[in-house]
Amino acid sequence: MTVRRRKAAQRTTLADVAAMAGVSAITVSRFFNEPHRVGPEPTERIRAAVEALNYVPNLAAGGLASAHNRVVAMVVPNISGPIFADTLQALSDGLAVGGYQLLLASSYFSVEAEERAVRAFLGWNPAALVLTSRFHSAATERLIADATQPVIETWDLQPGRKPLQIGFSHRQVGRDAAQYLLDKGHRRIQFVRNSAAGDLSAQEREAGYAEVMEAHGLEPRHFVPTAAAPLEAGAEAMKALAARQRQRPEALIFANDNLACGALLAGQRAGMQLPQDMAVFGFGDYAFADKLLPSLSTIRPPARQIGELAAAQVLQLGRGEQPSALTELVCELVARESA
Amino acid sequence: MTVRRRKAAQRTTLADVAAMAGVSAITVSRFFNEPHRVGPEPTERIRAAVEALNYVPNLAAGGLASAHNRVVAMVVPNISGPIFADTLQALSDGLAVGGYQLLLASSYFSVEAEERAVRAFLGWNPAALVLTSRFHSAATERLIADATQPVIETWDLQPGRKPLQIGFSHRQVGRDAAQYLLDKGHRRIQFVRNSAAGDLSAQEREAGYAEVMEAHGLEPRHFVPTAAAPLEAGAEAMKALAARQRQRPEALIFANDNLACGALLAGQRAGMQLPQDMAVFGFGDYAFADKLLPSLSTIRPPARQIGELAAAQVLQLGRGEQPSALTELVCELVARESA
DNA sequence: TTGTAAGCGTTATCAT
DNA sequence: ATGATAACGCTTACAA
Repeated sequence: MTVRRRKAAQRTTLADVAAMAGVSAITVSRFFNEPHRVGPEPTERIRAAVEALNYVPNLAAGGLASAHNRVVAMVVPNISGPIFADTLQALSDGLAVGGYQLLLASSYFSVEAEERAVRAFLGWNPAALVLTSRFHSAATERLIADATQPVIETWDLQPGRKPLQIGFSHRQVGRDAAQYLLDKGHRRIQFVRNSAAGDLSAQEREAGYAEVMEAHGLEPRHFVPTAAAPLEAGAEAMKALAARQRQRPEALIFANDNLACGALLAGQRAGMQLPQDMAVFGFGDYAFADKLLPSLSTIRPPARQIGELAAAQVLQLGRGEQPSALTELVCELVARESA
Repeated sequence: MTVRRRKAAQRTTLADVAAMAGVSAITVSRFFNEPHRVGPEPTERIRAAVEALNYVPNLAAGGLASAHNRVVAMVVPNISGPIFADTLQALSDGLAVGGYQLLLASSYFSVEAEERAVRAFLGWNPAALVLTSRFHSAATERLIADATQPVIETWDLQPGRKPLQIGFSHRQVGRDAAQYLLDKGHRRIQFVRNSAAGDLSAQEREAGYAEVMEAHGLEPRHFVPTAAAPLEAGAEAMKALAARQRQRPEALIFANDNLACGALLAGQRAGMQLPQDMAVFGFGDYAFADKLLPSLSTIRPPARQIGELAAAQVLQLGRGEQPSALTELVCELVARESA
């Protein structure tokens, strides 16, 4: 009888270890997954064989057999931005504790890119799928609804849907920023948008700002930078708005701290007196925010906390527990020198 | 005959699609992997079935069967730092083109953490394993040597070893920085270390600096900050060294731009005249470097390029081509106002 | 162009 | 405590 083999047996497998240790494959499997169910002598022989063969278990095979993969997939708008990086780092670290790996993709604020990533990720049958924001394509919604894997939406809240929610209200952030500046006596307050068009959470913050402005009988206005790089975009907004003859704003709320920092640095370089010439308010509390001159007033989102809680929920799910459906976190307004 | 099933059939499989389309499973498999080998009518029926069932192929199963997983695993010191984030972003984007996903872990400059990550990653049988730097534990070296997967080392160079290399010489970076400051007429030049102790590449840069200093008959000196956060650490170094009565340095080379930016901002806030009171030189060319006052002189590593080239090499390997073993890239010295 | 059978490396199930 | 066997969902090898 000819045994058909697909390829030269190269990778060392459970069977190789078992043969060397003089036990069956399943015993080696138990050695890894339920060590207490293996007696002391076989344990020692298996340990030696694993060591000698430098055996690495094939996790894809294990996951296929057990329908339980120790991977978590996350889609973020971008990897290199400071905000999501903190969430990612915290998530990755939290997952590492439970032996989970992180599969990552970036959407660049595009729901189509997100959809492609979600589709590919579901193919890996991850222990959980973590998304950023609650804005998805219709097809993504369908994938999520049909998915057998738990889905965690972060950085936003939308109660009553299937995914677990860990986030906060962006609209409230916008309201808080506007109210803070109004309380400081400003009236001509303008919102500077992110040049990344698909940032729908930033639009929510703008909506919150607009809501408060209108409640005070003031007209909400926004500026849209053309520069793609956030520091440049912030500088562009600062220069354009400070130079305005009519309707010159007294205070600016930026879609995020990168923009606000760009504005601050551009203002400083142009010799502006800040915040007298222009009050500047951000969102994110990036690392530089409290170091700049003037230091940046901003709202700090619970970026790390989101990652930590998401990791904790994945571990809970792994233990068969059911995490709470809605985790509402709060942002902190940090009043500094710039506004 | 009783068919034993392990779990309630939940996930829709290739077989479900095949049944609905009235073809065999292998034909559906070909529909995805070799569409040209499937006739037009079956193709249409399969397309409809996939759509109706919202079918998502199980990539773990496919990878197990074909021994070819479309995942690339990368270990970086940290995800949230600006440098590696650029490499990661570029790698992730480049891989997405070829339909590859990115598995990620961070080592925090610890070779033990790196080893754990490498071990777990090899279990996923990735198309390639991408590492940062050439410093590994002995066990990691052994895992790499035995691995059937291609390994790509980035951000450094060490010819003659098994892994493909995409990087540059950190020692040369240190030499260039020192030579630049010497050419500017400085003599008391000091190196400020990263507070992350395991950053061996930074130590290489320091060695290059020391080499040039000694060649000029000058004594290399270093400062070790205690603060963990890089901006704070840089500020700490600036304050401590500027206040020194004896041996006060004229110029500082920082292990990276975060430290240098922290120093610049602290100096500015303290009312120092920069670069007259202290010349500052960095490494990394982070986004803020050219925006600060004074703008930061630094050396720009090819961070994005490394990610792009790594992705390109993975795609090459996927096509059965053999990428060049050594890709030496160059850093660019960016002379600005701070030194 | 399409199908059958076997195999990828592991774990669940049942038996001893 | 240990093992035999089937199953996980897919693709390779070969056949028609």
